Amino acid sequence: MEESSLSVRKGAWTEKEDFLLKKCIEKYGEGKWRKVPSRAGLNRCQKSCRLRWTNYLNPDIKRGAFAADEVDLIIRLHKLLGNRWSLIAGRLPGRTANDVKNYFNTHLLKKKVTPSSDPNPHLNPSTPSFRVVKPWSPIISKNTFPIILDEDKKNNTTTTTPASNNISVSISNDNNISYCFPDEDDEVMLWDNLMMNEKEVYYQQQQDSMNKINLSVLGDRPINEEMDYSTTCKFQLPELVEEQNYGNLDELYLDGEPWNVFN
DNA sequence: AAATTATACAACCGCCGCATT
DNA sequence: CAATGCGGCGGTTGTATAATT
Repeated sequence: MEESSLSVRKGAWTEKEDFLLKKCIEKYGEGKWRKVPSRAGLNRCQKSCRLRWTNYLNPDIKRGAFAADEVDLIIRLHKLLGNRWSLIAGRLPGRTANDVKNYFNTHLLKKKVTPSSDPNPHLNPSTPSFRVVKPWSPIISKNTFPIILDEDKKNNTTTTTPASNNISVSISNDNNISYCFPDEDDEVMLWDNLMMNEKEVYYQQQQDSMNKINLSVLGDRPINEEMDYSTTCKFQLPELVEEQNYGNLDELYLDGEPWNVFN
């Protein structure tokens, strides 16, 4: 009835409400949120109950201030992933997406923050360069992950090659290779590994081409122990915005999505 | 000490994708 | 197919508390 929906409580939760919700979930388990308000005897909507549990009452949630390494990880992951809070929180045990988002917005957003370690130990300073951070690169040249390719299948257009890291690789007619991950966790793992092991990922301007840039991976091998970590691979950008001078690149769009660019 | 402003974060809102009917 | 419901997500707001004037 309309009347009951109008009288549903909003705002801060009381201790008694918390107690009722906790008891209900202890008894019936998580899920079936539609039934929770009546089961728990709460005059709250199901969404409010779910949020209260997932963001606050769940005993798995870690309380207290963020540790320095957690903050560092947030900064790094945010550089790679943008505002994908749930993905970032997924790499921080016990922290919720809401916590991470709140922390970032209140502590890190307006301040100029950088990860603690020094990036760029090997970059040739004479080469015009910029950093592009994006969690996804749809097309990679065939030199990118040579070790995981099956030579026999190179001519196929939809070859899927197993890799120790669960990446699916497919080769198109023009010998470009695209890869994808079965789920986002693996995608994050890759960028996480790149980030942790390489400190930073650098995309350097390739002088002889307007729409290709080189990616130099520095440091340890990111994902596949057998691959040559010093491989330089070409990213073919299907769509590059009007900026001609890579050295002053302010914006870069790929598949309609902006990349974060750090000059 | 009171008033004002800033900060932190819990909670809400609207949107989206997916599953089910 | 479309309609509906649910859960998840990110943006934003509301409010209690802390800091400042």
